[in-house]
Amino acid sequence: MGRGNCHGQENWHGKFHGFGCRMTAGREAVITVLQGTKDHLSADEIFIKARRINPDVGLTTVYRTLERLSEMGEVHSLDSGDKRARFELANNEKGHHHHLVCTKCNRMIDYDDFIDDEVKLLQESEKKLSKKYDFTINSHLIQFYGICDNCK
Amino acid sequence: MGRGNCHGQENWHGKFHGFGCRMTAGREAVITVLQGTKDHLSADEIFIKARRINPDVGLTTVYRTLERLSEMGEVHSLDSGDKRARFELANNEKGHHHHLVCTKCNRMIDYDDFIDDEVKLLQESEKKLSKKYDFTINSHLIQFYGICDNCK
DNA sequence: CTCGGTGCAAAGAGTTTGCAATCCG
DNA sequence: CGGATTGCAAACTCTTTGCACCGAG
Repeated sequence: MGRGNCHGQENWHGKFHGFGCRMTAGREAVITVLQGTKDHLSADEIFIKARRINPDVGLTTVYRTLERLSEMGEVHSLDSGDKRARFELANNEKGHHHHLVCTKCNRMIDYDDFIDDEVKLLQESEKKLSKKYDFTINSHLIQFYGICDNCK
Repeated sequence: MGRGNCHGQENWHGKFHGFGCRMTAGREAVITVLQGTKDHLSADEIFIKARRINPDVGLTTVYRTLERLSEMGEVHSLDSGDKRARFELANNEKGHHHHLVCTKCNRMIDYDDFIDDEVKLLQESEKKLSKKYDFTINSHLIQFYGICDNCK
């Protein structure tokens, strides 16, 4: 009995409803795509894949869905260095992780080694910074930039 | 005009030369702007300010200069969440710092509190990650996302 | 039935590129 | 002098918007 399968645990219908939004076929397709990949897809790539699930989905809907999900904190938008945004589910089966970003080919590599220490330290910083700057922190990002093995 | 006197220490002429590039009036204006601000400026904002120093500078030159400087590792390009890139000198008088990014107004706040511990930890991660992923790390980024005091 | 959601086409905005003229070294 | 650099305008690409129709609840 695998855990974390989409339709079981994740009540997307309810999540959307909580934000005064409705669940639709287009949104479901986008979410299914995000759940089914371990890559960091662009809006366009999500669109292509979503269309294979539901040919009626339009690119506009993909953009609008991703924006909603970002506002809801369910999706993170990432900057890989090429000029288009890339997206990943905030709570995916990959678990919490950070990124290595190649400045040559813009590839993003996930890593979750050693991040326990990183996260622990960040939580302390978070607490202090929140207070000092009167800033409500919702999430964090750690990325290392350099040249990946392929590009050397 | 005394060229090359970009604040004594920094030998930009030499830096460019090391990359097979030349020092020009346009590039000097861009660098002077970057050195003279503590904000995270967009290409367009840099262009406006650079034009006040040298009215002959074009937006294209600003973009091309920023790209060269990025390649040279002298400038970092930042993603503030609005769709344009923002830039800061890699080695500026602000010293090493990280960012708080407001997801509502896209303001970026620098902080350098507590970062000694952060940097120390990152250097360890860096070493291990470099080896494990055969990835040459040149720089890192830490950002906290949330809501700033103005936006609450 | 009521709004929120959708697709399409067109607009918008930031960034890049082609090219002839210009400037650095 | 020779190749790097520049400004301008046009081209490009990603993203957003206006609008009439559709559909979830």
